[in-house]
Amino acid sequence: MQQNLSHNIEQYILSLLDGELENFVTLRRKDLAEKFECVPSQINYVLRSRFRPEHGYMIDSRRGEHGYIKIFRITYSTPEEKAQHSEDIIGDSITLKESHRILETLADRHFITQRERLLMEISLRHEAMIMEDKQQKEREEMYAELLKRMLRSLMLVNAED
Amino acid sequence: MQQNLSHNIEQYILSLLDGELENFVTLRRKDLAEKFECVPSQINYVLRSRFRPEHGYMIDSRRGEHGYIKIFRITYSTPEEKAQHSEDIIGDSITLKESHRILETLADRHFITQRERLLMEISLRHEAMIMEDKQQKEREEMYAELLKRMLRSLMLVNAED
DNA sequence: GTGCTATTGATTATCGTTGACCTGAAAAAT
DNA sequence: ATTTTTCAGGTCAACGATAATCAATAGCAC
Repeated sequence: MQQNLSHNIEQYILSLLDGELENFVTLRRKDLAEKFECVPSQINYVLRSRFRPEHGYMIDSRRGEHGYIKIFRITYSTPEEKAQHSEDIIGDSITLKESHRILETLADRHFITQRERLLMEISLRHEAMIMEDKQQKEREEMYAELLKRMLRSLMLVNAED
Repeated sequence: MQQNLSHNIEQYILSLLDGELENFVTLRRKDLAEKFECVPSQINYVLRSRFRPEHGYMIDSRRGEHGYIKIFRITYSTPEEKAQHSEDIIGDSITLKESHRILETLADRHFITQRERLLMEISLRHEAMIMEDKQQKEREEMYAELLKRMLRSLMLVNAED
């Protein structure tokens, strides 16, 4: 099933991650570009479009001689319903109070830690602060978007196929 | 795992520190340079790039006869000190790139988990998105504020929660 | 055709390494 | 006691090897 180049590179990186005992893989941009016979910046495109924090991955890299790119898979495999459930509850718009209740529930059920709950509460409050001049409707849409991004990244199952 | 020279020197210094009962190690630049068959200024590069306060280390040195380089591992006697150290490093303004580096270091030192790092990256990026019409200076002040708030709360909260 | 996604290459930024030159402290010479 | 010498470590700029960014273009689904 030959798709496009970016997709193939994505699949290759995922297969490397699956083959590792660790939850990260280290590679060299130049080598990967050679393997797929493409320009090196193609690799950056794949990382940017498919391995961002919002997707549950973190990237570290170094330039220069012995440079590297290290890709961490953070997300654990969690039953998809859990993630979907959160998405449904949050919807397109949410108040700070509702966010608070959702996070409290998730922490109580140990889907997230208290520290993770704290981080999400703080970032929501901070966002509230910098958007205080905006309309309430717009703010609540932003809260929903931020909360979903964070919860998705922690709970979403990685799509393997 | 043979990496580059700087990495090897870093690992060697870390192993010396681990072998010490004290939180510091004393060495001579010239000897270390001879051991690794490199120019002495290479040692300065390693110290500058890997043993600064933002990495959790401090340096004291003396020139002339009986010269030495003393490397301290920074320790914290209270959670408040730890939080303060993060705030000092972040300052009043910070770029997304610098934030990324700080979070990378904190994760490497196991002060935060990868999941916590992921959440902080996402909220910083989300804030960047919301504020993309603002001046860079204002944005970077907001990043610093958000990051300090999040790290302060984590440093003061028990890791088991 | 519109709008999103993918590909490419030119340009820019960063890392590690080296060496020439600078600075400071203690010993030696006076 | 002062000056000179010697022996450390410090700073900085240049270079080669990577990786990152960005804008232009192409491809593709609707």
